[in-house]
Amino acid sequence: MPRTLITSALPYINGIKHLGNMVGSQLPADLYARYLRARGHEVMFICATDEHGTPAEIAAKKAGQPVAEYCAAMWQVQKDLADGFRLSFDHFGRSSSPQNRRLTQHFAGRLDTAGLVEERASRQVYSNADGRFLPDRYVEGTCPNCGYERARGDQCENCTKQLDPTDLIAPRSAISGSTDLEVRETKHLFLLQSRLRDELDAWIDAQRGWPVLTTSIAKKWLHDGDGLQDRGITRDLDWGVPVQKGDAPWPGMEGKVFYVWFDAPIEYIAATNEWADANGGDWERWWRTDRGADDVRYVQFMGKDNVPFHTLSFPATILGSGEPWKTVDYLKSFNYLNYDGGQFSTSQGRGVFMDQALEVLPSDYWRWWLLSHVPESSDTEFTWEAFQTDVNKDLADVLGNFVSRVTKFCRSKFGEAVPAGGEWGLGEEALAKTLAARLAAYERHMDAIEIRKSAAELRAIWVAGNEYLQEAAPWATFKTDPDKAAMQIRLGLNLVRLYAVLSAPFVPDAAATMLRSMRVEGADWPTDVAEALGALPAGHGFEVPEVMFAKITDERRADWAARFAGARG
RNA sequence: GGCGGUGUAGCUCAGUUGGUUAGAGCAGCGGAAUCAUAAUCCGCGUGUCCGGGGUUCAAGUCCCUGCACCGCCA
Repeated sequence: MPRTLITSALPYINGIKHLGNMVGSQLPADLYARYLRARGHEVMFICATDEHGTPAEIAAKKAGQPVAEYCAAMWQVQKDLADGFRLSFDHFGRSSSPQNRRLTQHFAGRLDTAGLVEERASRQVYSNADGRFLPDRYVEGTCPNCGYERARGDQCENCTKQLDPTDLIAPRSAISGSTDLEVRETKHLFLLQSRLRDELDAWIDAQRGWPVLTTSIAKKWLHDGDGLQDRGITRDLDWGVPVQKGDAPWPGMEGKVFYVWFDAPIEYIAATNEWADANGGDWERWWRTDRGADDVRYVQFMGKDNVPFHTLSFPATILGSGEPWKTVDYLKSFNYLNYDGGQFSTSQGRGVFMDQALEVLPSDYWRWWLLSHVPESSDTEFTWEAFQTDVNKDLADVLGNFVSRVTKFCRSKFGEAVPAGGEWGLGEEALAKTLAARLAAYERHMDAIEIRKSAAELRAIWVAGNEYLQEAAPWATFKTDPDKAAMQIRLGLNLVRLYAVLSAPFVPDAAATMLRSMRVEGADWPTDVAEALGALPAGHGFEVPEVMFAKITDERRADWAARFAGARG
């Protein structure tokens, strides 16, 4: 059985993610995971919350909670939303887990042993009032270049000049506003990525068929300017993985933690470990090529902003360890989803957030629209008008109405059981042939993770059913040849079953409704279309389902457009 | 400022290694049908492929350049 490991980029813990975050990682990853499971693959689908770092500490402070408590609560919120969107993770972990702590410390120890870690002294701003070192971007002050009063310590966003926190005039803490700051000397560990450049370069070159977006970003970072830079992997914070060399203490690094970007990707591995601990499975057969993972295909999903970390930093950690860890085989990256002419923005509360989306509509509406418009090759625009017309057309009119017209016609003419009589003619053979060709194309696109094309093909499969019905016209046939009408509608009911199976990766709830109404459990992916269209035999009972997709009215659309136009309320 | 991306029908987007009359869905117009959530099906697109140069027998597709928009700059 083919085995596929799938990871989605980790959502950060400090709040509820918006649709733009989800569409570039978790949602397409889920689509692929569901599809492969349906095709009989053994799948391990992993996601987790990314919990460490200063933004989490600040969010917790704002919420008036200890950071560990805040993260635990937010993890539950994100877990519930993931469930709401039917994201079928095998495990949704936490980067603050003991498993991740152990593995992060392990990797750091291995990297040190390999001579890839170096201690360097640096001068950083310390806030007495906050009792902590301040990351560069959390120091604010007046820009020495343009006089802008709210310049950040890493850069002035007014004149875009790159800054050092010590350049700022009248610096203050962005956390507390305190001006009681001083510069202190502190020591940090650096990962000597520059020494791994050739190895990483060769590794990237060895990858076949990766999207241009992915490799071009990686190559740029490897070769531009001074090339790949060494990277600080520790911070002076309380919240994080304590710096240790494996199980042993790290002299001189007491009280420091690893940088969030060092431990976050390791959580992919650790989350699988969490899964094993919770379910009694073996996680190493997914991750260690010396322990059974050599036949695993590993696919990652992420937004384009995450690509450098997954093509360079994380591989540097893994390759540098000198141990036989599984590296990514295919990296699917996405562009951005824009919202009504601008960006989705977490900080400004602009756009639709996961909780709000589920408040107004069932998850299938969102899954279908977002996946069929996923920003694969360029940024994509979300507008309420497009969302309304697309969803009404595709889900309500094409798919939902198909189920409705078939089941209701049958109920009124033959009763609520698959009718007997009649035999296939040319029209039915032609339909089977068309569907077989479309199914092959659908599978080809899904295998290649070409999501928009897959969605278009699935839609064409739905349309083929309506075309057939229009041509066969059982309502007319019924008057002259009831047996033939019975055969036609028997085929229609079987199409409903087939559509449920094929549509499940995109719209799992609707698929479940369709199967339930056809009184079918656990239908297999079709290998032969003609055969699949005879799966429901004459006499098999069914029910007419409730309207599967209510249409979005102009009033509701206008209401939502207004509600989500400004800041999150 | 540097780097990267994008610019194709009213809208959202496809257009493999350059190759016949540039495509899809939606919207729009016309028609058929009436089983169905007034839902379906059929037919209809001469669009300076952002502008300007260039390479080539041949460019939306490669090169140079200009413009516009977007993003990133650890």
